[in-house]
Amino acid sequence: MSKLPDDVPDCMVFLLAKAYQKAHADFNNKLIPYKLTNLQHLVLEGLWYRQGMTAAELGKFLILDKATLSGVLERMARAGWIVKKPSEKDKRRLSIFTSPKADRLKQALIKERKKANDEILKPFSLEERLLFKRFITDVINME
Amino acid sequence: MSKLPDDVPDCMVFLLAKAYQKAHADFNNKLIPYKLTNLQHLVLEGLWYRQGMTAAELGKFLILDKATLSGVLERMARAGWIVKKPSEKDKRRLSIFTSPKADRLKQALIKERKKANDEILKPFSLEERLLFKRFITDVINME
DNA sequence: CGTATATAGTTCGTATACGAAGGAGCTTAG
DNA sequence: CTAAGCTCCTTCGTATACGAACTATATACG
Repeated sequence: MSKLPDDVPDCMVFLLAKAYQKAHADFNNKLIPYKLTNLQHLVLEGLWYRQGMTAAELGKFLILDKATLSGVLERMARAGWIVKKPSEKDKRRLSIFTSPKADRLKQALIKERKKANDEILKPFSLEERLLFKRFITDVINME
Repeated sequence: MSKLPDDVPDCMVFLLAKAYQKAHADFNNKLIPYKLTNLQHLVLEGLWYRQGMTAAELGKFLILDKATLSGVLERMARAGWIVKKPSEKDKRRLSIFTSPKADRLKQALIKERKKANDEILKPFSLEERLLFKRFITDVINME
């Protein structure tokens, strides 16, 4: 991604957008060999954290609209990363599970995420990292 | 947007995505009365900074793919926010200008952006704001 | 029991995002 | 001058994003 001009725009909406764009693009590049996207990787991590979540639960967990998730899950099921199992008790619900194919790659995929995370935080000291993380979570949790 | 769990995910890619999502959604809401989107507002601010940029220049300035910009500019021209003027010297180029309609709303639109920016930075001290901004620009400019 | 309401997931419409390919127009080397 | 190569913009394909409407199902209440 191209660099910011020296006269850095004084707009947090813009800066947050570009920082996300950069992190997102770099991580997506790391995932190309796996034929996974950033978001699809995130879904797998969510499911490894708690298998069998419904689409609604997963959406709440990952802070994603159900409409967005619907398409993502459809593509991931088609590509064999996840399995959707309709619930017995409530026929509206779909419990989502990772597939064996996904589980075989679990360690490698988690390592890629950690590597991406380390690269983003590389320039900062331990103290700065904590501060940075606090700033960002404050923005997310605001209001 | 829903809040993060107490067990905050230790992944900067995720945190940056959610912070962007939050800021983006809040600013988009402020722009609904104008029938403008976040990105369209950004284009206007870019043009007020330097009128007559070509689509390629604008894309470099705003760090946006030309393919993305092509559609945005088309919609903005159709809605009467901007005017595209083919260059005399080089018929490939399109110089982009804000319309009178956009210029009439300039002060109000800039005020909305500043208000959104202030709200994001509200919880932070002056010192923290400078730190936060430095952290984010470091991420954007990395490598 | 039966209807009003609420929830789960899908689909549609619109707007980003961006890589890749394409068409038109410039530029430059021979 | 002309073919090769480059640039500008558009178009296409795919993947997010999300509000709104829709279907199917479940629950609550009179």
